[in-house]
Amino acid sequence: MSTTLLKDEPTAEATEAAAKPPISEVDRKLHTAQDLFIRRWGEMGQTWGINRTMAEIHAFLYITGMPQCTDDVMERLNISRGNASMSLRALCDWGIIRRLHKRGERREYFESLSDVWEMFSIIAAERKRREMDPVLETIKQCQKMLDESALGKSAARKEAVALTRHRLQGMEEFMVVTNKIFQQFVGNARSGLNRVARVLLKALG
Amino acid sequence: MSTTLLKDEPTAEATEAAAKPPISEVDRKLHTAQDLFIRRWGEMGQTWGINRTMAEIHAFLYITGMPQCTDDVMERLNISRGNASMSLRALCDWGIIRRLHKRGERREYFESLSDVWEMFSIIAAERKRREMDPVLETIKQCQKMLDESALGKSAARKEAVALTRHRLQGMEEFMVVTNKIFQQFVGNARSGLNRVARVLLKALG
DNA sequence: CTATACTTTCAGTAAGTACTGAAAACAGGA
DNA sequence: TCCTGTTTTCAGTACTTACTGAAAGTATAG
Repeated sequence: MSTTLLKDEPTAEATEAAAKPPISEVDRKLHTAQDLFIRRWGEMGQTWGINRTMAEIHAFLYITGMPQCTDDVMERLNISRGNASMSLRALCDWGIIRRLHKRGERREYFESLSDVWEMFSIIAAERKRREMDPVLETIKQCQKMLDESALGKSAARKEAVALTRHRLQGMEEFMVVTNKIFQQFVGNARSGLNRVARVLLKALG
Repeated sequence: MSTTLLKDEPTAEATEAAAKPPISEVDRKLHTAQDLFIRRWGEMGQTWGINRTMAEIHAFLYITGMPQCTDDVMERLNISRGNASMSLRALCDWGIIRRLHKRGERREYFESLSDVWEMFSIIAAERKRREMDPVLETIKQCQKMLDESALGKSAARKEAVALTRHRLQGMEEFMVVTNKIFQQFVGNARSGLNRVARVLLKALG
């Protein structure tokens, strides 16, 4: 295992199901605190459409701040090799963790980005691209369909078309502005509070 | 059916699986455009942890801009009464659609909020409460655990604890600022671009 | 009170998603 | 070349979530 937390006293302090609970007072506390965070993070991820295990792996890498190998992950989170491998790859694809070779070691290590703002930017950019952009495109497509041929004969039909057009417009406006905000996050991401955050904090007290 | 789109010519223009495709040129286009939007919205919802059907129902109510009853929803989206009933209730609970009685009618109608910014505010506020707040609380709890007893004997242990503490702090800072931004959205929600959006647009060009 | 029109609930099931474990593939060393 | 330690893939399965349809519930009208 890569971690510097080595087991000293294999005391029979069997804490529940968690894999190999450690050792000294300090280590135990550290371990417990980390697990607390990891689990919460996993739960949150889930409700945002990110699978629990992936979120937990990321939380583990983030919170320890140390490179960990596949076996570390498997052991700490009690998951299979296959699952670990695929989830780690997915996280790499997202760009919020990265692979890491250690001199003279065969196995690969992984570490999380350290800057939360940067991670957020990456995620926001990707989700915008994958989810907002297609919606915006669809809205434009809808608008085109209703712009050209526009109007029926009866008042009721005109009304119905007008309503839908109006709703499309409202949504479009919202998304365009939202996208601009996202863009700013993305463009100014690095190191600590970025421009958007600073602007907001100043303007809003 | 409540909608003003009555079937005139039941022409054999059977367009795929979609429930009873309508009628005149205009109606057909309107219907198609709406369906396009509805489906995209459903897909997006799904990746944000909102179930597809709920998102589609909401999209339907939003995009038509007209009050619709349970049967309208069932028919348009091809879903069962039970599903429609439960999803409509859930949307009401979120507060982004509302029940509506029509004079002299027994059945209930539903309509979507019309202001996208308001809807967004409601959703953001709720998700903050349900997902961010618990994480923040957990972070504080972790910090407390590591603050008190702090440090082990060996340098390696000190290092490990320090790392985790640092990471917790980074995440906390991020969430506090994010929460402030959310707060602003919530506090200034009504009618079109709110203060946050205006501030951002001005400040960022 | 009964009939009618509509809504809600929920057990059972279908559909979808995540996970395992073993086999295959890969890469460096001998 | 083969051996060894490691990662990746994927068929099968376990688990989770969403949906249906029918029965029970509610409310209004007669």
